[in-house]
Amino acid sequence: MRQIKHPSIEQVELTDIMYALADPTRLEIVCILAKSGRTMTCGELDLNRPKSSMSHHFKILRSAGLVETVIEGTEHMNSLRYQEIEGRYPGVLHAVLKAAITNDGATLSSAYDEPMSDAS
Amino acid sequence: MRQIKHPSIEQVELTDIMYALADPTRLEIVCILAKSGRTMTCGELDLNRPKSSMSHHFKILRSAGLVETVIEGTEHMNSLRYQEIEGRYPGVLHAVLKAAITNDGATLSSAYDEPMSDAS
DNA sequence: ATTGTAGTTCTAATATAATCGAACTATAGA
DNA sequence: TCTATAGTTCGATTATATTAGAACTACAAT
Repeated sequence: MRQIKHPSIEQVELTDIMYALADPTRLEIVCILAKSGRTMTCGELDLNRPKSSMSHHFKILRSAGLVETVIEGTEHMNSLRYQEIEGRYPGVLHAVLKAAITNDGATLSSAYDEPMSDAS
Repeated sequence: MRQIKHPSIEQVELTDIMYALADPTRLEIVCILAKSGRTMTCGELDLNRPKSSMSHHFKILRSAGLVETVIEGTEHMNSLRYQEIEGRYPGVLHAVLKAAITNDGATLSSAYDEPMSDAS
């Protein structure tokens, strides 16, 4: 296997995103990525769970279009598909990240701190 | 039973909201309330499903703090707890409603079209 | 009192998800 | 080629959700 397959952003349903973010472990993964503002390997995100469980959660995050994984050597580099998700569902991911991260007292990486302008 | 018990807004976790909105039926209920901008009975929201199923979904929407139900006579009047949710998790519900409703080609009630100012 | 209506609760069936050990795959390095 | 590392896949277990019929509750109106 060369690279992992991801859904196109058009294929991602809003309920897929909600579902992926409804699990505390997955929300935490996404928050860690959002706080760090960079790509991270699965191993770096040590949530004290077995590799198979982490892999399972990453799979769901990928299928929800939230995370992109690029294989580099033996490592899998994970990043948020922030701009794409914001383009498709403006403000959703931004607000959720902000709420989750504010809630735990940390701050969002400046890389993900640009909400889409809200044309109400 | 006189009135239905609801969680206080402080008791509502972000993942509860995500979970409630991850189900297409529940997202649709919330969208219909958001489009109408008024309270509605369960019966008015005819999604062509048995009463017991609708009741189940309303129970989850209530426990997630998204919907408030007030008994009036034999009817249960349901409304979105929009301002409260926005106060606790600014922008989240607004963005989700907007994304879901824009997606289906309709428009949000002006009652729910006020995003919280985003103090990035 | 009886009937109708709105919605809930009970119950059981079925489906979907989470968890995690063990086996596997792919790459890197010696 | 052997070994180590990173992560995935498989398989089984357990937990949680969805669905919906049937019985029930609360209220209103006759």
